[in-house]
Amino acid sequence: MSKSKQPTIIDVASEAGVSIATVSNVLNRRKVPMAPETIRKVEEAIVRLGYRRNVMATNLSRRRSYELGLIIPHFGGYYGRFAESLEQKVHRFGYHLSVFSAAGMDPEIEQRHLEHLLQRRVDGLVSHGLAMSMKSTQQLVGGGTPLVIFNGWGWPEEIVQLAVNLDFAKASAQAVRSFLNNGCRSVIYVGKSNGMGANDQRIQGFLSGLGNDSEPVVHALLDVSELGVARTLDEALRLSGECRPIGIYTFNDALALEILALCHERGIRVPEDVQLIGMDNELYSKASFPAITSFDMPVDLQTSLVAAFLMKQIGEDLDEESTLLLEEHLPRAIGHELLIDLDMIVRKSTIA
Amino acid sequence: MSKSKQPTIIDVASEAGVSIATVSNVLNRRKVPMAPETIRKVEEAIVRLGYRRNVMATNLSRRRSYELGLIIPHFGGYYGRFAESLEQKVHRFGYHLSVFSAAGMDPEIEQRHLEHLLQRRVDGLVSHGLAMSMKSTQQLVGGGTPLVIFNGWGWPEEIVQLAVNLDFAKASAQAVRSFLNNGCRSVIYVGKSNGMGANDQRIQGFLSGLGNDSEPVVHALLDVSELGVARTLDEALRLSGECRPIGIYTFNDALALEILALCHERGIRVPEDVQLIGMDNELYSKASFPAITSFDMPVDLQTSLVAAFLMKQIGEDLDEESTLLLEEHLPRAIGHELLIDLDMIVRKSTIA
DNA sequence: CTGTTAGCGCTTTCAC
DNA sequence: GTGAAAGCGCTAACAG
Repeated sequence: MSKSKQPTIIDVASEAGVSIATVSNVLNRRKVPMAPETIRKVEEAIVRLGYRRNVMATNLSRRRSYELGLIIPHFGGYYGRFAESLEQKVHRFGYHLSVFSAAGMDPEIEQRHLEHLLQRRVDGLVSHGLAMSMKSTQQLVGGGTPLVIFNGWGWPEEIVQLAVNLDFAKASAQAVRSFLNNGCRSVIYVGKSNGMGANDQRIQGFLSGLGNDSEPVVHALLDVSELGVARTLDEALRLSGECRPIGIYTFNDALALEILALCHERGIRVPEDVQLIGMDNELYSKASFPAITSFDMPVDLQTSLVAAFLMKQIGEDLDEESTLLLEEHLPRAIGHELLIDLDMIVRKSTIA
Repeated sequence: MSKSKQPTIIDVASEAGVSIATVSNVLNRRKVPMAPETIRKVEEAIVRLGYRRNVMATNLSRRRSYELGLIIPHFGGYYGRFAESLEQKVHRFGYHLSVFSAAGMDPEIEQRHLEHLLQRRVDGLVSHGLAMSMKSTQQLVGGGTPLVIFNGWGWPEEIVQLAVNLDFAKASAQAVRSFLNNGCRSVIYVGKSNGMGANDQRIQGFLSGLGNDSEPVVHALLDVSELGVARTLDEALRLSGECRPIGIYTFNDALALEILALCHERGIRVPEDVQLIGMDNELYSKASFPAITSFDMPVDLQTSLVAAFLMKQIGEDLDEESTLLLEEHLPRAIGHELLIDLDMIVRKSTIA
């Protein structure tokens, strides 16, 4: 590679007839006073040579990277939106965000990415509730790189500085109650056992929504990762017997949509026979037929909180907006876990 | 930050009682022969200290980063799948892939990411057909960083080493012919003017599919970015008059789905009154009702080609599989543009 | 087999 | 205002 041809600060210096220190000065526009003439000369030399600063050298010298890392299970749907939103947020603070996908919840890949980011000496890390063992704690704790997670429960404070979580439990309880109010005589949760903490939260909420007084209604927890979607629906139907309508609450909209497709195939009417509630409020849940009731994810609030908190940890000055945001939410945290409410978007899959 | 506490190779050396060169040697497992005892001592020191190599220093010294950069318009759907697939592919060659989203086709953000990646001295770059001006060419050409794009047309070879494109034109022609075969008396293309080259390709194919002999069939090109989806459908209906069924071919599945939803709302029957063909073969096009006919994107083939080509450019040894792949496809390239076929997946939105 | 040393490209005192 | 020089953490000859 003609890589070696990349001009350096030395080339610029000699081209401009100044010292490299001076070049560095104009590059970093420090408070150092400089002759406008000098500045001009340097700037001209820079364009003439097509000089481009070498970030590795810069960071090495500064002992700071102005880089943040994000690890998500995949790029689609909610996670993709999260990444995009966070990228913009941290950009306002002058940071870059490198995004890596952990290929579904693969702990190994997760770890590989984390390690790499750490080796790159990013200034901060954010990740979904990790699938890997908490033992990897050591690595993180070792280098004081701040780590904040989103939608992860039960992580010790020594590892994770903050967890910005969505209140799936509350939402799930609301979903169940909504089914009951709509006259459902059977309610089923269709979860994904590989959904980690997010699945547990839903289950917990689902159960609490049924009430302590063990309502006289058919109910069950199914696991689609185990049964597959077709057999899951079979099972839901079987368990419900004659009890109609059946309320099916799914781990996410993608799942709800698949079940909806199956219902169409088998002539099961939605919402007359089966009512459906999903999670994520994906574009297609609005555009499906019938449209699917779902919960909207406040991605923007979540990323704002993550960004603000991380910036503060890193020692960046916060603008007023971020400061207020933190002041409003942080006190409500349980330990270091923040809980954010979800809004239910009622659509045709639950109302006649 | 306790950042400064991060142990360095020097700490490891003294902890192990050897020189830093030795540490570096065991770290990089070079062909250099070493006493097993020495290796053990060093490795122990490494874990004891929780040493983590500083990639910036390493890269600076090696003048090589083993990093690749990918820029996509957003993380969702096809692009997200592309990113995930490419990440895995290059990983096999020992490379990391940093993914950045250009926030929809924003040329400014695109440029910012590109510049950043270049400053980070990545070994190679891949991007969707860029939205930014070709003038930015200078920057890229300057540092001999190889750039390959996917789904970008008309980029000069001086800028782009290779373009791995999907044959949207051919697919579009096929879509049209399929409509005609199914008895459509009106065929409409609903495109997105901000779809760049990909949209142009579709238009071109759409027109050629109609045949040179200007078939006696109603046809039109509509632009949803301009009209919005509701008015686009109105327009399609108006233009078609009594000619049924109408074949509507959309830029992508997301758009097809929205139109489908509108049809349901207005009692327009699919496929009796309107037939629909999308593009991307998203999960939801299979699970929608009726399921939407679409074109499947051979993401895996595309990323394999991109990865193989890039590795070759960088001077990495290719495994046999990659070599064969390149030998099979490269000769078919038109200039430096490769064209890959799409498969039409026929579903209920086009057949009764 | 192991250690010395000269960089990699840039930042940052601290004199001049 | 500007420049000389000492690192930042690591690699890669080259001696020994």
